[in-house]
Amino acid sequence: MTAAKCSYFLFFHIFSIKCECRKYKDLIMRTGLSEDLIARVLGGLPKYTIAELEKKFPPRNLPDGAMVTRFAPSPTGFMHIGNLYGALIDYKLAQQSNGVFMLRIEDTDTKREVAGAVDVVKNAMHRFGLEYNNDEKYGPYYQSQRKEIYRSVAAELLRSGRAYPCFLTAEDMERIRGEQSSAGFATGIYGEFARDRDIAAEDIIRHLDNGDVPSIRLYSTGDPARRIFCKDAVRGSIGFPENNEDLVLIKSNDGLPTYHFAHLVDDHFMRTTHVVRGEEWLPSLPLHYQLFRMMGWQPPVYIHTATLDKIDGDTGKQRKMSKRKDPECNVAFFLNEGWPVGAVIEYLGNILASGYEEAKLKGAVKNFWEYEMKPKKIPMSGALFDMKKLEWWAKEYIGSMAVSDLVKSVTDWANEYGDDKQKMQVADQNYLTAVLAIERDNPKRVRKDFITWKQTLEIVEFFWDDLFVPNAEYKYNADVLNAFLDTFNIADDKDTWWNKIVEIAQRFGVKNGDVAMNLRVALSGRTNTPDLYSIIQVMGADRVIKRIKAAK
RNA sequence: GGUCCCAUCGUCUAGCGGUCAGGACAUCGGAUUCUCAUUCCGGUAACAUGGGUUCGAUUCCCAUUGGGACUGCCA
Repeated sequence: MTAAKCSYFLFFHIFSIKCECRKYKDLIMRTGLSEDLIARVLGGLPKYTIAELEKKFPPRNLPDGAMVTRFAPSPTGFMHIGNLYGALIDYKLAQQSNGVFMLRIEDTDTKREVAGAVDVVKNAMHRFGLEYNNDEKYGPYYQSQRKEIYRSVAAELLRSGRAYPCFLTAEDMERIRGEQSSAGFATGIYGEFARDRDIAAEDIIRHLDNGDVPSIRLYSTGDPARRIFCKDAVRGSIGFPENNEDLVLIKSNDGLPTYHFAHLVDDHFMRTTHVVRGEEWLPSLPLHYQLFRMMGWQPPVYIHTATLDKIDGDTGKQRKMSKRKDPECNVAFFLNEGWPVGAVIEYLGNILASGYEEAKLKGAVKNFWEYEMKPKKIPMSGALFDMKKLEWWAKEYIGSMAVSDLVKSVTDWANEYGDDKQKMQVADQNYLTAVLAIERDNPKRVRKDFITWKQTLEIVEFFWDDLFVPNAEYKYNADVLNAFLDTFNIADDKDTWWNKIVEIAQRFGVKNGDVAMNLRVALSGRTNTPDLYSIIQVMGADRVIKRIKAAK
């Protein structure tokens, strides 16, 4: 406003420019509150001075280049795949730089609290191998337990006139918003709309005596006519108009900080070096810079990640993955369906570090944990979450597993998430091992039809008599089946066995493949299966004979 | 409405003034002593548009278009 006025008077009153500017300068800070008033406004005495906090949470003693990152979810009871994506970046950055990765619970929204929500987060992180290291020296890590810290910083702002108590009610603000939008102004509490911006001590006391509880607002000295340049590690410098909104720092309803204030205080005193967050935070970057500058603190390096999208089935358009519409955006979905967590990590790693795929294909690294990602290479445009490519990573991942590990993974999944049928399949570990070992002896030619633990058990169901579904459609050649039974010997080696097939084919004037197909369908009920000889060996003579007899 | 971000094959991307625009997934063919799957070989397929800057733009700048985010005492 001031700058606009300045230019308005430019031609005529050089003098008034000076006046305006002085007036502006006078507005830079309001009069600070007395200690008594601060205690009343904040509902208690501040416990620490800034200097004490600096001492309590000193800069970390870490090697050069070590990154301190944090995953800071709000406990909604739902972990989005996008959260996992961000947490993976946090974890990886800390891990590869010998830094520290923290988990901080942003539970400042008391209205949205969900029981057991933190366990959902912790469990997911543990499952996906994102172990955090919450050094208690820098705690507590629940924002709801950091009230004293926020209050102490808020007190300092109140003392120096950089913040003020605001007694605007919800109705007041609704009215203001209405007036602003009908008048075509930007909505929000700023400038002349910030009624209590320059509230006098006696008015504060009057409100307090009346039982009114204030929120604490920033006394913004930003001028939208000026620009502030902020840095994002991948996007570079971004210019914004300065913020002039008197944002809420401490909420009146519960005395807890808003995200903005908590971010300032926590990431400073936890000594976070790199803040990784979704790009929805980009618009508040100038505010955060303003906050850090006001305190004289060094802002962290910011990395704003793009969203994980999908194509909407109805509209055909690309959009962010939605909690409501897309079950596959819930991390729990991958666990329930038995996706190999390692494969999900590989896939996400492939998205967030495009060089990884090539490095892995070249054999330079074994898995994502070994790959050194570059923060600057994190993609800034939204990526479509591609289930097909995830499947490919999963097939590759399972294909490279030792049979014993595969059996264990499938068994663990079935016992935790499976139904009775699936639990039965994993009961006999020897049989399961034999089934899953088929066509896995040659590392270069491993079958790659296993994608998830669940689907793995499904495609081998026919090995269990209780789950075997005979094929009623197929027209068997009874002569062929009889001939097979006549010469069948489970002890035959593969060549001997095959020679018998060829002999039968010649005898009945059919193709080798026809004989094989008759056996395949009789044994499995399916027309597509792995190697027949292996199936017969795993099933055993009794079961083979029984099924063939039943088929013809 | 205002502010900001983004834009290379269908998808994820490499590229950082001069390349036949490379790779991966998907897809389509062919080969691989029984189907399927593997494996191998090969093919189709992209710089959103218009202006500049330059000897020369996918690359730099500006518009346009398209997509997205924010504009809460939610994060």
